[in-house]
Amino acid sequence: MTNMIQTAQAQLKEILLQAMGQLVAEEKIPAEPIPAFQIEIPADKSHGDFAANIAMVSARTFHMAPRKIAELLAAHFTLTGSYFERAEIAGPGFLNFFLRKTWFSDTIQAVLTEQDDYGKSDTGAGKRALVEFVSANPTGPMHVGNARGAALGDGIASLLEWTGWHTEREFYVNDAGNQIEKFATSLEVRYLQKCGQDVTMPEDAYHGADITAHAENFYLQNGDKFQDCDSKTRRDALVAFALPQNIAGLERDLKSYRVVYDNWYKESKLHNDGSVMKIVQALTDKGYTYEQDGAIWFKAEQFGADKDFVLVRANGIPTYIVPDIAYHCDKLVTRNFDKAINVLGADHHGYVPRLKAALKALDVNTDKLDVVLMQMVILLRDGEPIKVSKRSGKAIGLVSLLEEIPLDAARFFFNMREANSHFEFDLDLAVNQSSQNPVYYVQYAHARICSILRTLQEEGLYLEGTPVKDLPAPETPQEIELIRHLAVFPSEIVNAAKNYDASRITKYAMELATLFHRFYDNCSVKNAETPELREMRTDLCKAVRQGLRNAMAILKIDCPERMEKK
RNA sequence: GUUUCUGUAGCUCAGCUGGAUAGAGCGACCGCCUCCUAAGCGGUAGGUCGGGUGUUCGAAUCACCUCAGGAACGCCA
Repeated sequence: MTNMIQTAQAQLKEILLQAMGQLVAEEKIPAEPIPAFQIEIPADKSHGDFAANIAMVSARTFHMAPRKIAELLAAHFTLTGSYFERAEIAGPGFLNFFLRKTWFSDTIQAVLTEQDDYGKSDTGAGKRALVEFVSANPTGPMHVGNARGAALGDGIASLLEWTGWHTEREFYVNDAGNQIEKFATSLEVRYLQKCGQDVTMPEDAYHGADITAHAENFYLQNGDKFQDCDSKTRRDALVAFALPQNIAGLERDLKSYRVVYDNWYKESKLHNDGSVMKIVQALTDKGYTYEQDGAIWFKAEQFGADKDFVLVRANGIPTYIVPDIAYHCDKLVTRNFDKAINVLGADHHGYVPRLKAALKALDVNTDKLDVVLMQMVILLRDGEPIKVSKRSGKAIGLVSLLEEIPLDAARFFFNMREANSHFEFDLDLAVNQSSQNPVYYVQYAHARICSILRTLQEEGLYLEGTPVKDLPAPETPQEIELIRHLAVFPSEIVNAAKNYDASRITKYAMELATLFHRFYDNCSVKNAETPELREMRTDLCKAVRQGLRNAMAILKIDCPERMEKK
């Protein structure tokens, strides 16, 4: 749980506030509340390790030039006993602070001490989160959008775990409603065709080869036994045959993608136990519904939605959103999660306010529901977009995608951009130039470190478990930069979790790899000038290896110890 | 029309909870393996941060307007 950045920042804040207090006591500045200020890490290294903008934000309050305040402060604080050796006043009034070398040594040791836990924090301790993602229709195979959703949702769940949340992953199975009827129709048509009947597939039914395969297997098992029975019996039998296989298929495919769910929550449960109709009843009891054209409408506009919508159709069947409302009541009230996160395609953006409106009407705290909208994936082949459609049956699915590109690359790629951005996935690039894929770059850094450590061991220059001695402090710019970045890791995770954005982790890993490769090129471990220096660098290598591993562990991406030379 | 996402180097994108001189990869060009993995590193070239107004010590970042592109707006899910 060590965060060396926070430790340093806390020290600085204390130092600055104390100096401010002293200035007030000496009546050099008016006794006004000190405005909130920031201690940040400057982009330019010549501006120190940390920069405080306290003088600038205080200028107005104290009616004094920022640089004047900075000078007063600089004359009044003491850095003795802190991680800082000196400070400078710069630019419009920044106070720039420079770290002592001990901070860098301590950072390496912090990583080595915490190992697989380095980067974890407890900001979510004691709280429970539910991450629902993918929730693909069980009527057919998953598409590429589901592949992105799976990588993003799984990453978000990991981030929450790393920040202390008790986290569950959930897949909401749409095993009821209209699309199941359509599924039944499609199966029925293919089955009857198999029996030799001349029936045509409706335009809006499922035309995929998977439907035909199900019908054929069903026929192999049952022959034309169901040809002459009533339609309902036939359809029920077909669905009972095919649906469980599909659901098992989803589970299997996602597992092969390293996504394992805690719960597979079935929509049918909500219909069967009456939850769905209870929602309609509850909204009606509160006077939030009305009847029009034979349908029951919900007064959604009253609760901030763009327009009212239908809850129960004129034919008596509820629309899809009613079980969704029931489902979210179950998440937030019955199961009482502190946070429910949904990863949804951006095509659902209009649906979110409606769902929230209904939840509000039912007095459910919608602040506990966060929706991560994911923009569509555009697959490119030969520079041309491939149409992604659930119904065409021609789309590239999650499974075929993984046949084309390595698993690690897929998980990494889909987490390279934040959910909110449109994502162009160039298949040719991912397949043909896979050696340029950023995931290899990161993995290569890890393999290189492993190789260094192997070599040291073979030559007897490094022994596991060597006691920590007084090692020389890091000196070279490459060492310093590398450690600085290592130190940022815990904060990076906290930020990523707060923003539900695992792309920060892939970016972090790429940067760490870059800094390591630079270090590698400039600072030899094996041929270090002294044994002590060699040992310090060995520790640094181990710390970086740990950082890479932990970052990749969040995304469930492998870190091979060896990579083939190319 | 309404809602929403996006617009930064030739291409793909970082940077966006306001900070100091706007970055990376790819592509182009020039270099670096007698040395721990060259799937690596260094360098050169490349920019009115779509445009405008405002907020303030300070704006790629925030607000409003505007232009361009994607998406959603069903008694489908």
